[in-house]
Amino acid sequence: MKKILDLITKEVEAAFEAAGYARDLGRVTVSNRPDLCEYQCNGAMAGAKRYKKAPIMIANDVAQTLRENAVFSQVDAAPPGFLNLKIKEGFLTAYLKEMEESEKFGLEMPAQKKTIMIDYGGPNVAKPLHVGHLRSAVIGESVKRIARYMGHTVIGDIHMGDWGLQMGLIITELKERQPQLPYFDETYEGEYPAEAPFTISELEEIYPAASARSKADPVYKEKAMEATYKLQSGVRGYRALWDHIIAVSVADLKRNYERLHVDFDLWKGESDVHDRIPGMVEYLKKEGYAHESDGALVVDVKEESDTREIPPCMILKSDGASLYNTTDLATIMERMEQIGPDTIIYVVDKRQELYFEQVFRCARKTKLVKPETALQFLGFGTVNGPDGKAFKTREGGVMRLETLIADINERMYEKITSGEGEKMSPEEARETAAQAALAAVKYGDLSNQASKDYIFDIAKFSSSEGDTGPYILYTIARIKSILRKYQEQGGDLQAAALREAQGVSEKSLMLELAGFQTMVENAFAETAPHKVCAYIYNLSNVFNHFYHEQNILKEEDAEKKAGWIALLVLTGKILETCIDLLGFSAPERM
RNA sequence: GUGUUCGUAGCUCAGCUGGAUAGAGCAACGGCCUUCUAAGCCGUGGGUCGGGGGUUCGAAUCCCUUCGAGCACGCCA
Repeated sequence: MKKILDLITKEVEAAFEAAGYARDLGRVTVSNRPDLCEYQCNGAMAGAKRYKKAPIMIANDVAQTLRENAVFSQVDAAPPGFLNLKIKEGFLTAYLKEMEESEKFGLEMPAQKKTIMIDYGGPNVAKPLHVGHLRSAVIGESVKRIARYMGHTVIGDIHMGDWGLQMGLIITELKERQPQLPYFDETYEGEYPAEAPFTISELEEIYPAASARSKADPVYKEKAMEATYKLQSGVRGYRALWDHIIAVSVADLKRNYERLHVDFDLWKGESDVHDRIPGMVEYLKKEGYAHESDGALVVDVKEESDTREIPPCMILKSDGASLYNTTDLATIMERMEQIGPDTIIYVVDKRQELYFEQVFRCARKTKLVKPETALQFLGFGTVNGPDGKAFKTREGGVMRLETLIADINERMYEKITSGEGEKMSPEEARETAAQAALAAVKYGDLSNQASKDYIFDIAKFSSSEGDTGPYILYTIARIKSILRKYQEQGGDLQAAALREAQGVSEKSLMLELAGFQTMVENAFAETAPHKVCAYIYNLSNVFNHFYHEQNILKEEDAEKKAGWIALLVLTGKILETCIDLLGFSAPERM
């Protein structure tokens, strides 16, 4: 179905035309002066120059025609030339009824269904997840859900960092510590053990230790690079060890992401395209795209319109080894071949913007992608602690994501069990705490614009006051509670029908609900989950205001009561749909 | 140095394809529970939208300039 703004715009455009002006002046927006009107049109001012006429005169002409229109209950022309509009309650109710009956509240599905891939710029294996990883997971998950809701096909690929120098570092460190392992014995020809020679915790300790050593000790670093090379060239023992590292890491990652309600369709990594690299390099050379520069193989990607120096995209290092660029390009190649996406969105740290600009240009120039394939960089900002600096533990170390989530869980659990809220069993309290904690974290992250740095403030996020996840959940729980009681009293939710709004707050709620489709479309078009947050926060506020104005269950007029119940049902459904788009869910009560 | 992002209330942030009196939340202060969940609601105070210039009927929003902060700039990812 059409968006309500489009319907109103159509009426106003017709009025402009009828009054002798151009249709394109009739664009209507939601009012920025709710005290004066519900919708507004600024076209008269834009048309003043065109018609050499005072804007207020144009506005008056249009208002004249518009007053005879069945859609509006009030039309004012206000100086210098605003058209202030209020719509009829009946029109609004009819619109909401249609939304109610339509699939996805009347959201229009795209004429051209797109295939969109999301690259989460994956975590490195053998490294614990920390708050930095939260962003890519949480934002990517929401972007994925929004795009799917819009009717597109979305494929998410975690795209782990499983092939670079870090693997060589781990292997080197293992060799130092346990040189007797068969993996390091080049003469060994038997089967390697099925059991990994380390646990995830050991692995997580080994990597930073190795990384630190390699920075301090050039000889050690040399060994690590050699190990990387050996791994990449397929030395049997090294590959077996690598398999262990991956298996142990992936098991741990899956456990962590599951807890965050984040899932990936593909668990690919840099290693998956290893076999493609020689062919791709050959292609780039043969077609004359790549050339040698300071011993390395590069593709020039600078363009004349550049205002800055764009360094060439490096394909191979001077020692012939591949690097991040190489695997990213090969991955693009593989995706185009196997999936053929219309768009690939990279949800990665914004500091990598220049790097991805190079990769994108290179992919285009070398025709690894079709000209119409969109490569989108969705860079996110840094997560900082309350002091405004990078998020750390009290001791100054890196805060593990697991620990962080557990802390917030505990906080929410205490709130539930100590508060005056609904009494519930310890099991339900745990479950509710987990839902609230997830809402707190995800909403806290997503309500900020992705591209900006933000301050991770546990106290703020887990509070139910203000613009937070728990506040939204509380509002939903409140609605559910009323609906439950209505049914206990013998009311039938199905039979409840929307009625025309009687009061201001009721109408505000209805107007807000009517804006759902516009919001979803914008959030998708701008890959901006924070728009969903802003919408539900506003919707919750409007609802709570309405809630406090009258007692719904005590209403004596049964039809009026049923009308309100129907409004609650719709509000609840839309709120739940929205939080699902954000990647969390609401408890029955809290 | 070059480029880039940003600078909005004490704090954390919206608003930025130009529109009316710049909005929220937190914090501060004051109200509202024998009534559907007070994890709520209502109200008060708080701003030269970093500074300056320009374009425009109209600028937080667009352009220029300046100050300040972050980030990135070929063999890391």
